[in-house]
Amino acid sequence: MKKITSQQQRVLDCIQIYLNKTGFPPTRADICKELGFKSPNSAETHLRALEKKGFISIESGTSRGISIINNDNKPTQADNEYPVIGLVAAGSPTLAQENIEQTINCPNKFFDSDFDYFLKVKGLSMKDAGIMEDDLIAVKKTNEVRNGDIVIARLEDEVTVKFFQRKSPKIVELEPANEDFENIVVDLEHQDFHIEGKSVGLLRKN
Amino acid sequence: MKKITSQQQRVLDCIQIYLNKTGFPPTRADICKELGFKSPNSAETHLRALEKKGFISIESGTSRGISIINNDNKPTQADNEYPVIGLVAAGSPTLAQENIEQTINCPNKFFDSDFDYFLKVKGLSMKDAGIMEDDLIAVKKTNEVRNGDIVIARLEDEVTVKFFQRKSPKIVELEPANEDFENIVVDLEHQDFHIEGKSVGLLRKN
DNA sequence: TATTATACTGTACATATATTCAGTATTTTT
DNA sequence: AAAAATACTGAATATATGTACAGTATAATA
Repeated sequence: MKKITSQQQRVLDCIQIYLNKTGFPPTRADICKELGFKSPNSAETHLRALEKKGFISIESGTSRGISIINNDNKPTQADNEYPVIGLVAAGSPTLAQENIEQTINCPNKFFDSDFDYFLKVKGLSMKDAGIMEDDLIAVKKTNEVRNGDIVIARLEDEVTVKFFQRKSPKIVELEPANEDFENIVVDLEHQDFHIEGKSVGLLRKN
Repeated sequence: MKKITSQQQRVLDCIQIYLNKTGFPPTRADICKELGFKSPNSAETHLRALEKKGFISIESGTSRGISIINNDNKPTQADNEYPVIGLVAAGSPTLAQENIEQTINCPNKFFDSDFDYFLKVKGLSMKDAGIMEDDLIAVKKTNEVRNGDIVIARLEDEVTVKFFQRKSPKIVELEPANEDFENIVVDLEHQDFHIEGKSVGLLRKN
């Protein structure tokens, strides 16, 4: 499979979008309309290029005779139902409380890393990191976190989402992304602290 | 849904088989060839009956404009490959350029509304709305937008993501969510302006 | 440097295709 | 018993569509 150019990719995506929407492939004219070309031959040459490179097949003399060649040796692309867990007070931590609000059907390999559940964010302590109220954070349960990771941490009875920063063998800092909030300094020797997991992605529904 | 006759079922199956085999729907002539009819009108009348009963939809005047209507309340949870489209310069608009990076397998009903593609965000003009660089916005292609919607708009040659605000019949304002950026006032009479679509969700991969 | 690939506009045309009209016949519904 | 739906054949036609041809221009490659 040779490499695709950006314009050819636009055409390929246009075909996919058209298929998703209508259930049948576009004509040359349809592609032109979608992508702003003024000659059907613009679409034609791109289609020929895509065919030559093996991305699509074209049935000669056939209207809308385009089909996208899926080289998916997909390992069944498994979906799963992932629970959504509510988080109370990501800002000034008060009482921790977990409850499953719903489940979301999502491909297992949706994010770059696998994950275990969605966490629904309350508060705006991470707003400068683009994490807003009611956003869903994809959480991978793990202890292995690095400085700068966005972690889901439990301190005493409070669960919170913050940047992780290890300051010394005994001191960890949880840093918000909002100037209205203060860093939380954790003394590992004298406080009950636990890393629940880390964020591997985020989902927002408008 | 009215009941289907055996011949109509044969036609419906023929369409599905043809789709599976070729990737696009059959013509009237194709159906005749498959089922042994000798007049394209045989297929035509069956198609009209199937449409009337709600099994298929037919796009008038469109070649191969047949799509099978899936009334699956079934747990089939169809996935699709959605393209990811790159957006250059969401902030201070300079040169518009689109290029595709990948496709993402995602359930069709992942967000509250259906959508057409993912847009990869460049720049930070919407950061206070929690939209960060390289975030993927789920875009539904539509012209029907309301004040306050996050829209993907093209102004002259520049594509940008902003809040939509109609000020008057002839004036639209595109509002960023970042105090470092200015509102963009659009004169619909003298500027080439087009709503590509609106955001229905967001996806971030850490 | 020459050649090929990419990326278009624009025109033209043969044919692929939807669709209508005119019939015939049987079955189902009202 | 009448009307409507089903199930076809056959012919005709407007148009939807693929596709070739003639250009122009730039970037990539040999």
